Order: sequence, then structure tokens, then C-alpha cells
Amino acid sequence: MDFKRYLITAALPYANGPVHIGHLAGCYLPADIYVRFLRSQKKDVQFICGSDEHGVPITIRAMKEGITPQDVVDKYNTIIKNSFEEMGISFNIYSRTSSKIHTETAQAFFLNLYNKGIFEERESEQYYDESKEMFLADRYILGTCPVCGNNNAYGDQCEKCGSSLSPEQLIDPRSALSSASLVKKKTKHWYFPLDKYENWLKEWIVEGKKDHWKSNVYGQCKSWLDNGLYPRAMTRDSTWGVPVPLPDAVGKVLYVWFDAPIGYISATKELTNLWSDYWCNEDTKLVHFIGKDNIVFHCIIFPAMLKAHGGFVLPESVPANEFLNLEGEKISTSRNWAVWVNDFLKDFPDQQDTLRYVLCANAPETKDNDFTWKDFQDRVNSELVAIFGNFVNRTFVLMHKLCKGRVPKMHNDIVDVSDNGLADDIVATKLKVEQNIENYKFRDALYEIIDLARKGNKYLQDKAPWLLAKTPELQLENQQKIDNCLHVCLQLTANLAILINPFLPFTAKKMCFMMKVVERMLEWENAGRLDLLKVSYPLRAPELLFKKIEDIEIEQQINKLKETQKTIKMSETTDKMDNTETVRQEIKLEVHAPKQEITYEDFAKLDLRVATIIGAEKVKNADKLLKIELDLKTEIRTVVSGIALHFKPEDIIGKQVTIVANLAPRKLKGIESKGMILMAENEDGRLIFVSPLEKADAGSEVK
RNA sequence: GGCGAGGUAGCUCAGUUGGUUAGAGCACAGGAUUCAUAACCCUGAGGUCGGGAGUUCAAAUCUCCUCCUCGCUACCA
Repeated sequence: MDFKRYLITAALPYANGPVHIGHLAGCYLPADIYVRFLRSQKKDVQFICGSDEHGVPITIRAMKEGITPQDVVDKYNTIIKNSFEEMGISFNIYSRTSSKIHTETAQAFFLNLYNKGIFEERESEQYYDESKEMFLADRYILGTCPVCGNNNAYGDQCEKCGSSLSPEQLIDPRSALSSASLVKKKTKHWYFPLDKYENWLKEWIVEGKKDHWKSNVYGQCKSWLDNGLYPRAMTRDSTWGVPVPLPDAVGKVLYVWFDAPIGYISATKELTNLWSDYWCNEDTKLVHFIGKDNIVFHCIIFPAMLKAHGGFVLPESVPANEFLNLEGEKISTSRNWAVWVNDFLKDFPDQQDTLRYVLCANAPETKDNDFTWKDFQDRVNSELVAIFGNFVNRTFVLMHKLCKGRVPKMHNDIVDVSDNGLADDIVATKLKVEQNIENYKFRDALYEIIDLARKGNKYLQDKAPWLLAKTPELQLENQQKIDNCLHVCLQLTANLAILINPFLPFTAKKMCFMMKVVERMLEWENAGRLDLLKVSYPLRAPELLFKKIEDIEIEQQINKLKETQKTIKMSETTDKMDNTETVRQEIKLEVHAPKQEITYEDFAKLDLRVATIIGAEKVKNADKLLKIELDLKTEIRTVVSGIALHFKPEDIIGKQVTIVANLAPRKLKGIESKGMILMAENEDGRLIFVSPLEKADAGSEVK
């Protein structure tokens, strides 16, 4: 299909922290390369992005820092926007979801679906903080983790042991906003019936995109579709977000995942009155650049929303990248294990293109990749400096030395095979780069360009004009050879500028300056031409395109990381979903609120007993569960405990433990669990049984 | 446990519908050279293609089993 317009979106970064190299490599850089490539072909393209500024983690961060959520998003929106701008990520607009136009657009979208009767209204019971008069999202609820005993676990996850939780599972749930205990109250929400779009999605993706989408994206979607889809709540009880535009919805906002993708639409509206040309025409090619953590939202939920609404184009492709690791470990915002873009810009001024280069050459296109500073240095020094930069530099130096600083004439009567060969290489490279970019293979495309520069070096080496200049007796004849050689090298340099432009725009610009040509020369259709630089045109003195990275520089960066590593606690609660945008970051809440005082009667309700483990085995089809047989003297009972990640069954047999003996029984994976084993947890996340110091009789009461 | 994506030279990755001695770049070693940011150019060493079994005249490539990494998902009193 021939597309008339291109609408390119990059995932909306969550305005809860700066952007790091993982974000760049996963999403923004490939998107920018793609867009710059399209623009150089004079395509009609809009590149849309903006901050995602709603959601619970932002409100929690605000609370923690004692400022308003608006302050938080204002701060990070500025930092993020500046980082992108300085890195040359060329959005047509970088908007934000806290804008008025977004609120209106998202509400109108919601109402459209509402009026069509698409939503299902459902009531459920949720925790409510009476002192603050509000319902609490899972993240606002703190309590004791039933798995590891951490008393600051969140309602959706315990950060100490990594267990994912629901608020109902927390022991002694309390509000993170006040010290009040919680009551349960009914609340109503609007659910989007994803299940009703299952068949349509299957047809659209499973059949329609099979050979077309990247295998990781297609596979992930198919997995979701095969597992079956379910209605999803599209509203939340909160005051931070887009208010639900219904009279009976006070204190309710749109779920961030409902409003965030609509942000692409509202940002386009903000950008241009012609927004509907891009969003509502079949001949627009819509491409979402995202990280792999967003696949389900961009491939399943958002398309279903667009379909339900009607009148919108659907994404033609969603080229999601995998994750970028840093020095062998997952990038983590909360643990500060990251290279922040704003830090990089400070430490490596005017070297945006070196970072762009390395992140593209090593982009996680097909699998998770590792960024190391050593690799950064190697790639910059041996590919950018030694191959590309060096070719351009030696061409310019030789031209100044041997051709009086002007583009030499091409003597057509002595053109040879290697001249023609290089000309063919330029055209071939152009085609390969085009094909690779169109297939979202940016790594390969970039390699082809470096390889062309490599061919240039070889050509120069074979011709050795510096030797020709050393034989005065053949001066006239040799000068013609020199002219041809440098003419070709200069035309190649101009072509390299065009080809590298989408990837390294700062460098292309510098090259234009040196060649004294206007930037219009960089238009893609000019690639392949051998008359880009006019004969006898005087060129500027060479200027080094790239700076070598010295050992000391990367040592400093590595030391910096080592420092953070020291401060990282052993506890390996890595936050997943952290490499790209809408990452709801983990935040450590420094809340050590003591629990509410209880009476002796409260305590006396507990029946704590010493028991001896006499048997233990892994529960089938469960990673975290151990089925444990306990000797209580008067009886043998079975307890299922979520500690399988911490202990091997054979290692715990014979140990004495303390259990809550009168906890209501509960079936887990079909096994009735009667009681709960008490565990202490170390700072490093290790679990330790709470046992009597000396051997006690099995069944002894603990009081 | 289920599902998805990967596991190919020290490192980063190619390997199309199974077909001769498995490729490239970097790093490493040797040589040549000096126009160039000690860069470039040439040559070389290197891998039982995660492991095992099978189909085949022929398997990195197809089938089955198994191990490891990453992600999604279930279990967490």
C-alpha cells in the first residue's frame, strides 16, 4: 500500500524520573531515525510524543516529597523534554497529558464509547480511607506482606520479596496517606469489554500481521489472544488524572492506560488543525515505537479502543524493542542503576552522536542487549573515529594538501574499475540502508554505512595519492590520478553525510559545514549522486567529526556505577518494566509507621505454636509454593507457604518453626493450608524462620 | 507450571525455502604503510552452531526431549 502520510509515535515517558539510555535505545532513537529518514524523503510525517503525567506513582512521589503531583510532573517534564531536545530527538510536538486539550480529548473519547453503551458498569468493594474521604488504589495501601512479613508492602506488590499482591492479602492493611485503618466500601467502575474484540483482534493480528510484525511482538500478542481476553476497568478512584465525564463519577478518573495512548491523539490535535488527516485516513501509516513492556497496550488494548470508537486508523506496525541492560545488569530507576541522559550530556558535551551511534549499533532489536562503557569506547574509537571520521578527515587533509583546497576535476579518460566499483557501492549501500530502515533494522542499516566508509578507506589506501605526489617527474600524469581519487573520495564523503544523517544528524550537519553545502543536500534522493560537490569549489579546513574516548573517561563512568552499586542493597527487588516509557516506577516509601496499639485481648486471639517440619515438597504448577507437613504433637497438619524461592524442601525438614495455628484455612492450588509459618526478613531480603532458640516441644504454645 | 523471545568465535551479531571447508565487525597476533585522532590497509589464529536423541544421501537450519537467560502469566494467608 502506498501511504500518503506517516504518523509516528514514541511511547509517552512517565513523568516520574529522567530518561536513561535504555529508553533512548528501546524507543526514541529508532523512532527518530525512522522519522528523519522519512523527512529526508520529503514524506508527510508527524512525530508525536509527550509526557504521561497521570497515575498513582506520581501521586506517591509527590506525597513523599511533600509537593503536589503537578510539581512532580512539571519538574520531570522539563528534564525529559530537554534531554530529548539535546539528543536531537526531533518530535514535531512533545506534549503532556496534563494539558487541557488532552483532558477534553480523552473525555470525549470516553463519552463516545459510553454513549454507544460499550462499557460495562460494575460495582466492587474496595478499601476506603475515611479520614481522607477517598478510595485507595492498590499502591496507596500498605500492610504486612503475607509472604515475607515486610510491614511496608504495597497493595499490589511487596518490594522486599517481589511477591505480587492484592490488597486483600495484606495483613493489617492501612492507608499510605494517613494512619487511619481502612474500611471497605462499594465503588463503581467502567469496564471495557476486551473479550468482545477478541475475534476481531485475532483476525487483525494473528492472521493479518503474521509475516509482517516483529517476531517478539507477534508472539507476545498471540500469547495474550490465546489466553483469552477479559474486561478491564478503565476508571480509577483518584483525584489525579482525567476526571470521568459523567455526573455520578465524582472522585473518579480515567485509568492511565486509557488516557495515555489517547495522548497521541491530543498531542496531534495540539500540533495541527489537520490532525484528523493523520488519524482518520486509511492512507496514513501509523507506527508506534515502544519498548516490549508496552506491547499489550499498543497492540491489543489501544487498537480495540480505536476500533470501538471508530473512524481512526490502526497501527500498521508496532516495532517494539527488547530491553537494554547496563554492565550486565537490568537497568533500574529505583536502584539508580542507569546512565541518565542528562548526566551523559553533562559528562560528554557535544557528543550526542557518539551515544546515538552506540545505542543504535547495539540496539536491543531482537533480544535484550548489554551496554557497557568498554563497548561504548570500543565502538566509538574503532568504528566512528577510526573508520568513518578518519576517512572524512584524511580525504579533507589530502584534498587540501594535494588539490589546493578545492574539489578536483574528474578526468574521465582515466577512470578505472575501482572508481566505478566505489560508485556502485554507494548506490548499493543506499538501497540496503533504505530496505533495512523500512524493515526497522536500524542496526544493520547503520552497519552498511560504516562499511561504506570502510570501503572508502580501502579505496584511498589502494590509490595512495600521497605516494603519487612524491614523484615530481610524473607530476602531470599523477596529478590527474590524484584528482580523480580525491574527487571520488569527496563525493563519497557527501554521500556519507546523506546516509548518516538520520542516525547522526549533528555529524551530518558538521559535514555540510565543512563541505560548504546547504543542508538541502542531505535530501535522500541525492544519495548515489557523484556530482554533489562542484568541481573547483573551495572547501573548509577539516574539523574532527568525533573525539576519541580515553580510558580515563570510561573509568570515571565505571567508578560512578560502582559507587551506586555499593549503595544498592543486596535485596534484589528489581523493578521490572523499567526500560521504556510508561514505567510506573517503584518508589521506596520511607514509612515506618508503627502499627496501631492493640489490646491483650487482640493478641490473645492469636494461637501461636511451635511446630516441627517433618515433610516438605514443592507444589506442582507453582513456583513459589511449598507444601509443608508440620508436627504439632496433637496433630500433623499441612501448611502451604510461599517460600519456595528461598528454601529447598530437603533443607528445612527437621526445623522448628512458629506458626499461627488458628488462621482460617485456605485452599491453595487445591491443597488446604491450615495456618501460616512466621518468617523474619533481613535487609538483603533473606527469609529466616522464627524458631525457639532451644528445642521446644512440638505444639508448645507461644505467648 | 503455562505461554512468548532468545541461546552461533573472547565480545556484538548475520546465517534466507536443510546442500560443498559455518560468516562479518570489534578485540587479539603478525606484516605493510605514514595522508590520517598510533588511525588506515593486508594476512592469520578462533566455534563438536546450549546439550541429547531422531528424520535425511545431507541439519546451525526440520521433529522430540532437556538445560540456561529474559519477558508475560498463574500460585503467595
